[in-house]
Amino acid sequence: MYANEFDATMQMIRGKWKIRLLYKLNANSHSRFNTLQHELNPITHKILAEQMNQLIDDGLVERHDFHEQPLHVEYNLTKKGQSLIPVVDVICDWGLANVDISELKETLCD
Amino acid sequence: MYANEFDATMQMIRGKWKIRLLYKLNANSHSRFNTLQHELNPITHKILAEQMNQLIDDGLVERHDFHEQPLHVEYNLTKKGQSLIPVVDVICDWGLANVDISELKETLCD
DNA sequence: CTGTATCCTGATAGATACTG
DNA sequence: CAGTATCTATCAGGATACAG
Repeated sequence: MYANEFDATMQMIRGKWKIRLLYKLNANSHSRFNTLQHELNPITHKILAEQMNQLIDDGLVERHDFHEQPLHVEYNLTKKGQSLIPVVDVICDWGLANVDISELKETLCD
Repeated sequence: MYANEFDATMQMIRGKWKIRLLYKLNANSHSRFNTLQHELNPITHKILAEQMNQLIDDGLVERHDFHEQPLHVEYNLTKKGQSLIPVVDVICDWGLANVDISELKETLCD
């Protein structure tokens, strides 16, 4: 149960690494766990799994297990997850327009 | 120093009551402290002051002290604060379109 | 009426170790 | 390669009291 529609959306994107995760998954489909962990350095193994599970629970990401040895699992955005990207873009655009770049460690949207 | 432009924007709107505050201030200019506290029931006195100060520090809200007795202070959105409203609307719209209404205690946008 | 200070609690994230 | 479990650190939110 969420307080309202804004809160519901915020819950899904709030995590410290979730937006970078969503952008990575949007840019590269069929992403794998280890690849993502290296790309999102210095994210912790446990935190990546945790935030990924939340994205899956929220229906933004789907997990595909190939049942191979060695283990092979891929992650992709769902339609719902894809529909969230433009929303995130709007937030980023406002940030770029209203925050001093020197206050940012890095930029997400180029 | 923010991690990136998304994080910078999120920091400004993340607070539990900030969006309701922004919407109230957008709907009613010249809002006063006690009025807002009653409208945002059951927000705590301290929390309202805290979140309001953050909005002021971030340049989204301006404080106008009339230097009267009894005390008279009014709050308004700045231009920057007004420019954030459409961004918040986008987030709410996505929420309304993608979250089951029965999962929401209330809706912000009617 | 409009604030600030203290103390407490729950959620989030990180370090680290363990599992199939 | 892809996870889970435990423990700890930090911080946002809230209850309450005090102040100009």
